[in-house]
Amino acid sequence: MSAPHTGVPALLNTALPSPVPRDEHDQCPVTDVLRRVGDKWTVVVVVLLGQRPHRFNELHRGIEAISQRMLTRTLRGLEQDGLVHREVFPTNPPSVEYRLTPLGASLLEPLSALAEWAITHQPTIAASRGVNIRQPRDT
Amino acid sequence: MSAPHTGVPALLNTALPSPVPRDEHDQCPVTDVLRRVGDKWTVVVVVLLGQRPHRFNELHRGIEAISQRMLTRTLRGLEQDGLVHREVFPTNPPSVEYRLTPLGASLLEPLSALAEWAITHQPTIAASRGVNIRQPRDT
DNA sequence: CGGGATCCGGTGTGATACTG
DNA sequence: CAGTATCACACCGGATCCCG
Repeated sequence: MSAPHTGVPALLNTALPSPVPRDEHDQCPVTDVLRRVGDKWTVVVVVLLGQRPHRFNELHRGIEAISQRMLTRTLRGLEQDGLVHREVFPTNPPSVEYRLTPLGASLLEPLSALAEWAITHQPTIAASRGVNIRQPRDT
Repeated sequence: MSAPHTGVPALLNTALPSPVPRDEHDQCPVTDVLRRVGDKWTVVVVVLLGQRPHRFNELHRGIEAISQRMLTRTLRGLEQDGLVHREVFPTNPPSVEYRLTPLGASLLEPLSALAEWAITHQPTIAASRGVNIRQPRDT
């Protein structure tokens, strides 16, 4: 059923408070999740933790490009939302293990749907960006 | 159900350059899409356009909370990526119609998967936030 | 080892005013 | 109607230093 705007999931319409929330802040859960997932490192961390539990520096080494600060912040955010579980082991050198909660693991499914879309259409998008350059905005 | 993530992460693992890109900028298509979709208004606009084509002020009225600037920027971004088609009608008062391209419409499907997840688990997340508010120091 | 604190720049977002 | 221009500001993300 690949119709333009026929197969549009009614769910999304349901999610949208028809006359979109006028309030300053939006409480739309969809937007909320999207903005969390839309940050720079959350998805990477979630996927890595989806493979298996990791320790802090293990994640840090696995994602060389991330700073300790951002790794910490990302993990804190995920922990706060109940997507990641943090367990501290009182070993000699302190060690902390992070793992996905069932909730966190369940996020991988819808995430993979979007990932598949992204991977599939990325070339098209990239090409479109090259063509549709409107006004070479100077600065 | 005991969270059987059947064959889910496989795709995401494929998407992830195993030892995550060390380069300053990431060209991971997944992250790229996520960051676009993660902005504040893109999803709302896409969903509205998924219902039917809209004109500029029609969208503006439909999303009272958005500023003209942000609406324009959002539409430009979507247009640039080939997700939205912009058509200008040389009527007496100028009118412009925006509609999803087939590519844009196809995004609604994976998006709805994530939306469903968000809506389903939003209460859990909210509750988790209320509990895990802050753990400055776990005793 | 696993962070926290601080500074700092880029950008996303918003309010307002102006224009074809 | 459909934008553009400008200013301002919060917040994200990075670098660095420091601590238990």
